[in-house]
Amino acid sequence: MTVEFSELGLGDKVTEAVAAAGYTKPTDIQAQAIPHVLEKKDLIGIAQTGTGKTASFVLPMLSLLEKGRARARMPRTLILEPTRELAAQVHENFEKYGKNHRLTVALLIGGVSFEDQNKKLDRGADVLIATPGRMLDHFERGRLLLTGVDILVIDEADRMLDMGFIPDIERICSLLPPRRQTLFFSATMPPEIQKLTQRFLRDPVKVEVARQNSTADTIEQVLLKVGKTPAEKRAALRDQIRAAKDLKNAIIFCNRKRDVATVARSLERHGFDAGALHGDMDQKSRTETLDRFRSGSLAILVASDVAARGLDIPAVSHVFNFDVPTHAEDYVHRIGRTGRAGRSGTAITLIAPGETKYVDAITKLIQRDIAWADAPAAASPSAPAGEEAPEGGRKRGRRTRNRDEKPAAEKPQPKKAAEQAGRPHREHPRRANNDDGPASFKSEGHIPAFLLRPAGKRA
DNA sequence: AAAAAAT
Repeated sequence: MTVEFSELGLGDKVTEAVAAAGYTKPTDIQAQAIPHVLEKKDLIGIAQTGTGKTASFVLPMLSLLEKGRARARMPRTLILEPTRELAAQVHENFEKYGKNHRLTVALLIGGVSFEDQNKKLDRGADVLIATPGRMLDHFERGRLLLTGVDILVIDEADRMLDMGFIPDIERICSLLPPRRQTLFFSATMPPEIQKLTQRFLRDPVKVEVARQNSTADTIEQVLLKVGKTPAEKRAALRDQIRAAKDLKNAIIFCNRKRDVATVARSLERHGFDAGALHGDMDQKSRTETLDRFRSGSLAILVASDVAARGLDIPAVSHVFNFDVPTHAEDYVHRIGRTGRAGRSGTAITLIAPGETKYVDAITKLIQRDIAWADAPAAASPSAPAGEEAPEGGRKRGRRTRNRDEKPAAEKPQPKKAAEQAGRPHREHPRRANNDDGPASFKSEGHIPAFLLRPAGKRA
């Protein structure tokens, strides 16, 4: 099938913007979905991000908006996204492909001030891109008139369901004109989702592209047995990062927000250029960290599953699962952040004792085995590194240190440790610049310079 | 079991 964008029936302005962005051939989902959307059909799209799903609704929506008539202060289209970052990403797509249009696009997400959003709404926005909570908030404040919306997009529906957004979605649907076009996207189609499509859509066309549960062949996947304690896992993680081949940048996924923060701080203290991303952080830091990672100025992103789905970060060379995802599908989403656009990628998953049942579920889902790796020499599972010495070291005794394990990193803290003695027990006693910091990683092995924290940022 | 999202 050699379809070109120019053959899909999109308007000239859109086609030109697509060409300017450097694309000539639509992806599978785009080629299949765009003609139906242009015919104003309701659509069920079964696809994940990374398949070009976003453009498959953004491009034809732009064309339809172009043909329709602007209505004073009445949005004509509404796109609902489960996370703020995804909403922001769709917003960027609208700006990119809509650069030849004169459309006002309002991004309505939480965590940021109402002021700018209100201004946009007052000027009259043609397109709303929103997370459900903030959108309803605006509505309840009487700032939104939804009776002019004739295209609704529900994106990542399965995730919306997971997140308990369905009541909000139902509420929003009840505020929209019943005669409208609805585009419904989901990566999976469990029965609950199917029921929703019957409620929200009229005579929909179904378009499906290859499920990516068959994880991309371009991703090398590896499992690694690690110790049970967080300290042991962090030590193993550092070893893996140091030993990784061709590591350009990495996302490290943790199951809990708490651990995201801990792992990021721990890596930073060991001299790595790492930043955290999870939903309890203020939106400014979230945006800032993600931007830095996207632009390449931050090498390592430690994240919760907020970053697992849909986020488009073009060139991630490595994904580390600090925790095994307990939902097998999340594994697919997480490692799908690497090996994109035909690039190669590596996904390394740490498996603690008792977690092999999750591995079984994953291999069953992706229908392939994942190789077990040998720990690199430095990763002796029973020897926690210096950072954790005050806690782990005492309990298990120094003798657990074996082989050529570097004593430097485990050396009792000469003075600071004594100062810590009176403090309440904390996992991370604050340490400024002792030999647990930048000095110690030299003895533990080489870290490429770009993975290190820029000099100005060191403590 | 946890994460995400309105405050």
